[in-house]
Amino acid sequence: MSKTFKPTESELEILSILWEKQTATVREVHEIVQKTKDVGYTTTLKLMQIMNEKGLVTRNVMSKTHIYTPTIQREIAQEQYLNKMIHTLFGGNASQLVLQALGTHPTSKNDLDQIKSMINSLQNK
Amino acid sequence: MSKTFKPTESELEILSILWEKQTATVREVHEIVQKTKDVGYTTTLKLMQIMNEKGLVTRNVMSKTHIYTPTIQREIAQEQYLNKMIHTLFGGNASQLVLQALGTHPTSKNDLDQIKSMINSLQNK
DNA sequence: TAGTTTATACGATTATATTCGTAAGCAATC
DNA sequence: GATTGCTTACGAATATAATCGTATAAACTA
Repeated sequence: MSKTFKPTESELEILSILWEKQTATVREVHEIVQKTKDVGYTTTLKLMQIMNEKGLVTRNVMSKTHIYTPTIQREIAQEQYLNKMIHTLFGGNASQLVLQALGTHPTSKNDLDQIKSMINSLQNK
Repeated sequence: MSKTFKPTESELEILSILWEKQTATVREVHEIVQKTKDVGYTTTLKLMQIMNEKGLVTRNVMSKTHIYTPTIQREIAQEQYLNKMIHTLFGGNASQLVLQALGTHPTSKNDLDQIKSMINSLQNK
């Protein structure tokens, strides 16, 4: 029974950086955060310490500079937010979301083919 | 220049109810909210009053019982959250989100056809 | 019309999240 | 070995969100 994973806005932002980089120091995370938000280094540090307490990340404390790793799979978060979004924003209609996503986000020919073949296999069962 | 629309969790929940019903009283909203959250009536009332101050909703005050209407188009919210989600959760890859949505949410044959034809028209340009 | 129900208004409390200042340690450098 | 820079720890202040209690008025009801 995993209790529902519910990071705050700032925490999610940090998680997304960690998912991207796999692993990172506070400094590395902060450097990226700073590009979009104007906050001090210790703010990012504190957030990551709290995330550690909450179990959202783990950290390797061997060296003076700690190295953080996300504990939650990105896929879990994806599914959870996707469900929620389909429910509250698209009235439960997933295809509406799909159409909107395809319509507003340029997608490569290959990716489109892949989606098409997924649809085909869904239809053949 | 519409300043970015950023409702809180609870506000978004209420908005989703209003989008569904088009228009509703506090009582009606509260009845639905109550199914998933255990909060008092005045809490819902207060939230909706705040939403009114923020301009997230308008209300008709003609009768004693006020009637609320959302001011933001659901579509605007959809796009905004979709963008954000693709960015932070799917690393900018929209097709990944599409695959996931199709994979975990049952979609009617008709809807699938519609998506396929959208893909085709995207590929033919 | 007196009492009951159902509304809104709104202040106050509580909970949660964010932000930062300051202290303290360690390591490189001068 | 003093100074400088970078690190973590952590308390405290601030901001924001959520919740509720109480007052007040309108409308319904016996």
